[in-house]
Amino acid sequence: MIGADRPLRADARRNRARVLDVAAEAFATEGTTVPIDEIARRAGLGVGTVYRHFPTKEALFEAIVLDRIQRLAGTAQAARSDPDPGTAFFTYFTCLVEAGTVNKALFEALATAGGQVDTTALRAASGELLTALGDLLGAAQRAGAVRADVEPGDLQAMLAGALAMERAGAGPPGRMIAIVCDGLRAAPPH
Amino acid sequence: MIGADRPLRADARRNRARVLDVAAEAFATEGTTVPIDEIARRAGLGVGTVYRHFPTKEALFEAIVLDRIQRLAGTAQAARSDPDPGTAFFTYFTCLVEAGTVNKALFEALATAGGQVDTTALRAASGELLTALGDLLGAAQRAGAVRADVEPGDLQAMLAGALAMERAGAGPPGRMIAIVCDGLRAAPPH
Amino acid sequence: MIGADRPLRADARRNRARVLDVAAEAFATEGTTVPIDEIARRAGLGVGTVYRHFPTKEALFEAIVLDRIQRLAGTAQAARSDPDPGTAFFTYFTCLVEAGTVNKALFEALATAGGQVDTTALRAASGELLTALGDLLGAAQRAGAVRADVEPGDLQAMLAGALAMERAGAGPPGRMIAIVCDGLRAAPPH
Amino acid sequence: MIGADRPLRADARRNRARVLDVAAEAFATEGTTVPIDEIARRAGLGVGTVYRHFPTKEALFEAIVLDRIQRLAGTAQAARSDPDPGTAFFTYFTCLVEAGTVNKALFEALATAGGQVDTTALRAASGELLTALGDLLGAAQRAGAVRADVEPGDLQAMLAGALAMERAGAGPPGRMIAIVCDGLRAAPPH
DNA sequence: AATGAATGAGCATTCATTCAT
DNA sequence: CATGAATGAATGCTCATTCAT
Repeated sequence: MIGADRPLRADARRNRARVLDVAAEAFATEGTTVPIDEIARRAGLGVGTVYRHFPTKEALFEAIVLDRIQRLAGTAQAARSDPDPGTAFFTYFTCLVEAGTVNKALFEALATAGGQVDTTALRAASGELLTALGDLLGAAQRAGAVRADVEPGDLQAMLAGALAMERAGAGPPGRMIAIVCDGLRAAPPH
Repeated sequence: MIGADRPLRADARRNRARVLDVAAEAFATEGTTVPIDEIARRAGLGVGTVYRHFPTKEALFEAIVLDRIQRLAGTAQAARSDPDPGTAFFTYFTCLVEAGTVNKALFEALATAGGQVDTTALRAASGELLTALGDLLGAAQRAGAVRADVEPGDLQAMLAGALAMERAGAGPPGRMIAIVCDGLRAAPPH
Repeated sequence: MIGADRPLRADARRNRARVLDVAAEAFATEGTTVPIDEIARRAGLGVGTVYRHFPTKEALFEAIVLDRIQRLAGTAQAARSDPDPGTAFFTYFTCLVEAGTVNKALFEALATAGGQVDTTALRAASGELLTALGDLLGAAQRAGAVRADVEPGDLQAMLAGALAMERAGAGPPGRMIAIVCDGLRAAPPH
Repeated sequence: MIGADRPLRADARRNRARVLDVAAEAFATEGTTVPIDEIARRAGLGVGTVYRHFPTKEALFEAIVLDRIQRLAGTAQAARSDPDPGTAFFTYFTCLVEAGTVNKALFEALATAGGQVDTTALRAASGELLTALGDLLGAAQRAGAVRADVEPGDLQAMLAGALAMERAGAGPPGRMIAIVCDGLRAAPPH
């Protein structure tokens, strides 16, 4: 057996990256209906090349979203280091929303519990991300910075909502998120 | 031009209604990807009949959403009659969100600022609806029931966000909306 | 429920027949690799029309072969009426081979036990045909006109062989079949 | 022109042999639809290497079949040495059929008079083979072991038929061939 | 000489829309 | 008016073949 994932040749890596870029842009802007032929054309490549790198349109989409999600999961570390649990949670929450705002593909993946494309890898990655956010939530709640009646299972919905608001909103980025955050801070009804 | 909207023959009216019903159900459940042929089949009609009433798939979608939105705009009257401006606003807001939650087509139209389908008529109708909501907002703000830094132009985004939350959320209907409402009640930061 | 298979409109029936004709010819001559687009083109129709009548390339092929096989099964009746069991069997056998000779699609279906396309309907039809032939074989054997060591299960192979011979052979039709028939008449080795 | 067939480098010869082996196996088992990429993969080589040795898929197929046919032509010598002309002919005939039975590629080439692939070299080789068989036929006929109305030109068809029978037949190898042979022995009709 | 990345024509199939019956 | 047959552009994907590394 030869090394299963031998590093790609220089030009191949370039092309692969090109496809990812173009596709991310296309999916982000126009949704997943953009034809693969079109993506290939914009990347200046033949269709076959796209399919060499991603065996399926679905696989291409997954690769893009996976990449974004994994980068986001990484930034959870930074947030965790904040001494104030409330700040840590709200910072990370805001960060996730803003990331989703600029990327329609990511948006779809985050917002819809298993949107069009729903693979094991994708579920795993967003699960990881939500777990990290859930941990921050717990700490913030114990510190009294977030109302107690919010559950970790609500987080995806909160994300989806904040994302949708930002996306639909007109003002400066963060304005709508702030309102959601205030809602999370509010004392629960008694 | 012959009388533009001469009253339809009885059977034609019945068919038109049948198409609207079936299509609303189909779009609400499965999104706009359902083929027209399928809608015709479910309605027990030929495709041609569908096209006689709606010249385009887009037009059919628009007609459906327009109808729902107009009905919703009507319910604003009821809300306005509530003596407490705060209750009036939150009741209507919640009502709109819940309507969108059960209807994928409406959701698309409300949530996405000019989603897939964006026509003059549609914009007019949702404008009307948002104006009504905006009026309630103003009254509620003057009564101190809603924070002052929210603008009428934010309402569509708030709706979209609350819709997305409810849709993605697991708990009993209204749970997520409540958090958004609490956010709207919160005192603005100083 | 409206009559499930209401008779087709005149032009539709014409088109359907046209497709069957063209496709039979094409499959017979060039094998099943002929593109559907090409079949449509030769029939002077759009691809969509072909697909309206036959939901799949496979289905089109099946329809053709099924038709031929069913016609052949019908001719078994004629053969059965021959007073001499030997003549009856050899006549029918020859008839089957000759039918297959002129039709590559039929050839494939008869010759290969479940060739490229192998559906229930197809298996049923050729099973029927082989049963009829098997009955004639039994009678012929009891009358001493066919050697005893041939079994009904051999018939498909015999057909396939005779078909291949005729197809590859140069002389007048029937020459090669005669040799196979003589082999079937021959006394088994002792 | 540089020496047309300069001896290949040792590793090149090894690779060429590997491709031939793998392709023969693949074509024999799965027919000619196996992709070249797949053959390269199974041989542990790059596609380019396959194409270096065989400029075309067709050429690869031809090379394989040519090889088998030439080997078979060689075995004619052995058959010729049999003192009884009848035995010699039937032995060789049977031998050819059995060879074709186990090899789908060879089968295609032998059974179909100029099947998918039909080149000069191929025609030459199978011509040689048929000539050898034809000689044995003549001797057998002169010795009265084979009916007189069979012509050398029928041999390919006889081969094709016997092959098809064996391939479609269920029983032990040789059973169907025997019937064809009996047919060849039978006295011609008068 | 070997490799495998790139190419792009080709194919089965779907679906919005038009039009003859 | 209603029907559903016909149309054909569009789409995801495959695979023989070429060519840069």
